[in-house]
Amino acid sequence: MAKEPWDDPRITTFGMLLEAHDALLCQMAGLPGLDAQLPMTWFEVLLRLARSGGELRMAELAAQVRLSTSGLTRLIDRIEAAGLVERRHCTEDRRGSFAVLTPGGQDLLRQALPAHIDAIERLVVGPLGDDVPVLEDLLRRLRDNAHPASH
Amino acid sequence: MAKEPWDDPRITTFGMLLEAHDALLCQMAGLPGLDAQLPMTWFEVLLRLARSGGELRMAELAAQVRLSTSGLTRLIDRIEAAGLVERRHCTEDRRGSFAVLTPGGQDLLRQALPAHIDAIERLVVGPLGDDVPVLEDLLRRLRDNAHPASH
DNA sequence: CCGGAATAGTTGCACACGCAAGTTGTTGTT
DNA sequence: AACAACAACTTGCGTGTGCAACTATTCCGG
Repeated sequence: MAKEPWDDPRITTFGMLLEAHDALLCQMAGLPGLDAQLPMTWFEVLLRLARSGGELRMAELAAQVRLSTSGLTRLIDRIEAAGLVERRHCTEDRRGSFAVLTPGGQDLLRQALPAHIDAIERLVVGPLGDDVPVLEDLLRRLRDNAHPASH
Repeated sequence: MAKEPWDDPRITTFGMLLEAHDALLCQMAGLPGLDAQLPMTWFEVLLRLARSGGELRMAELAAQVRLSTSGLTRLIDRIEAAGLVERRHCTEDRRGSFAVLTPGGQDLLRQALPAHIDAIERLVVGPLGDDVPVLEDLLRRLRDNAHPASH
């Protein structure tokens, strides 16, 4: 059986990243109560805002959740319509806006957090155990190496 | 500064997976010659077919590229229109079809492969070095743990 | 201070995808 | 043999996203 170029093991490594990512995401999103009460994308927006003291500039938030600025505009449209965030005009730079976490948004985030943490516990801490920090280190190296010239 | 529930480090670990995945994919897809000559999704379809001897049932291929069967139907529609694959009716089960790699598809895959392998070399082997097998092992454990109850 | 380049965000448009329903073919039960 | 349950795609429809174009504002060089 001839060794064809598409059998290169490096492609398999990369494929594993795609497969693991997708498998985990499907499990997270497919979880009964989890995605239903708060879509993953909404969750991450609320999370990033909470971690930044409740507000963030649109462009900065877009970068953090890895969306184009137009993608974020519409996402915030939807979340704002649900009352979980608000837009506030930036006074020093009248072009810009902040996305601001509302009390309702913060409540919902608090309420949704345990389910997400449980899911992570089951999906990554479970199978990896003490190796979790190793994975985190490897992934961080990948990200830091790739990110510089992105967007 | 109060320790809020959203500062849980496990969420950061999971976030690192999302960030690394996205950063790598953007780099791959954004690469000048790479995505232009052959979109990532097309590339993976052609790759999976080549690795399976040139043909695969639609449902099986859908699972391998992590798409719904309807998603794969349309993807194959497009790739078939470009002449890189063909559909062949399955004779033992006349409901089913095979996606079959055409000579042109195989040629294009062969031609696109070096650029992809170079990209992986630069984006994962570069920053990780000898730790690549460690990453692959960890990701495989994640995938195998998550996959069972999926789709 | 004025005019052109750059920046923050939004909108028009196209597109790829998932879900649910539909079509055709197979399998199992009696 | 007939009919029901099931399976392999495919199609209708809605939705989330990126790219390019647009508007409003700020920055910078002369």
